[in-house]
Amino acid sequence: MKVTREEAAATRERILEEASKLFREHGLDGIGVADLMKSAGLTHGGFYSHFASKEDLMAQACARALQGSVQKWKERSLPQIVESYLSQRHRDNPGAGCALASLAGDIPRQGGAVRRAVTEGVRSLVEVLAGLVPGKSAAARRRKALAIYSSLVGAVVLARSVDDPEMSEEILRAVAQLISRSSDR
Amino acid sequence: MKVTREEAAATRERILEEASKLFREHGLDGIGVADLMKSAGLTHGGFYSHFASKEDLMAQACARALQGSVQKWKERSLPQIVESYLSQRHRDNPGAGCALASLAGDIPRQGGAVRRAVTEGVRSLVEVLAGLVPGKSAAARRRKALAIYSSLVGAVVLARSVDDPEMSEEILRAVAQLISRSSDR
DNA sequence: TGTACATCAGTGAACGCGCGTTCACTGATGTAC
DNA sequence: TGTACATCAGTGAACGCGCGTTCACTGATGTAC
Repeated sequence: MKVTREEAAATRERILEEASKLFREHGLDGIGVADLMKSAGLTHGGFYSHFASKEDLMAQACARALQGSVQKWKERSLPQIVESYLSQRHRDNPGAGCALASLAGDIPRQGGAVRRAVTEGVRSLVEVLAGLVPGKSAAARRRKALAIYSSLVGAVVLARSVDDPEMSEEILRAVAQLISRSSDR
Repeated sequence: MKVTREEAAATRERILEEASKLFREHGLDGIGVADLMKSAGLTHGGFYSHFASKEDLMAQACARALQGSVQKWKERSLPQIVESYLSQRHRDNPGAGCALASLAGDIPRQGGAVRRAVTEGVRSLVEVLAGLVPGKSAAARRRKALAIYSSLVGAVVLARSVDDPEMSEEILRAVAQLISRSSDR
């Protein structure tokens, strides 16, 4: 049964949105095309009317997730970004969080399309951060932005890997302190 | 055909050693039991004479990989650790490197045994680091160690995710600078 | 505006493939006498 | 020390399962007249 063009476009959006959430929750290889489509209220066969392959969807979903982060960051100050990034809420909800922190392990092993999308996303995120960080020169601000973003990603990755809730919190707090110290000078 | 006890023990070691390398290279789900056994010069059927399941091997291989890092770090100074961790050599050879940096994405989604092994490994690594970092109190040194380790992991994760070699290097250098600045005071 | 036909989003069965695990078997090792 | 038997590391076929992808089909939508 055919649907209107608007419905088809909305379906595509729904798949992309679900994928961007579910990939972050379960990993790029942790969720299949059939489950993805089911989450969007469809059967798996129709997937290829919207995307060329699972890898195509991966790349687009990564781009989408990172664009979401960029948008959020553009409306916030550095301390607000750091606080929410290092929050327990972010740690415990990878599906709504930073794609780098949740897909960290998968991305380096992925093909060109995914890598390219991620690289562009990181570039944008770092640019936004560099605009918020104090520093004498543009180069110094960019360096700081890169270092801060690395620390943020590492902190959440570690906090999610560790079994002990106390140590997990300790990691988030330690990095928050390192960043607040290093950014005000 | 049965083999001597020493040979069997050596085989087990060989599987574990190969697994610890190959898991880091391909991810926990990126390499199968059959390929793992083939790398150790065996057929897949014999796997279960040595390990209860693939998950059992995962946990033991993670523990093994992290113990290797602990040993290395014990013989080095903080600047040496930071330099080698943030080197292109480390970035380009995940199989011989830090398990956290390469398995970051997989670990949070793994079962209890793997999580427990990783938590113990991180605990040991942080303890070693805390002994090398300058700081007034033990608590301050531990905080610094946690923050530094997070930055290191994040930097390598990002540097491996990004497609652009220039940006990848930039990330490693920016974090090296952040750490050297923050640790000497 | 009304009719006939082409289009194509979505369905659900089927495909080939690789995976973790099981199993009957082999034959040298280790043990009991 | 020599012999008979149990053990068990390692082999390779087979299993059930889930995956990404393909395909014939459906039927409402969009288009040409």
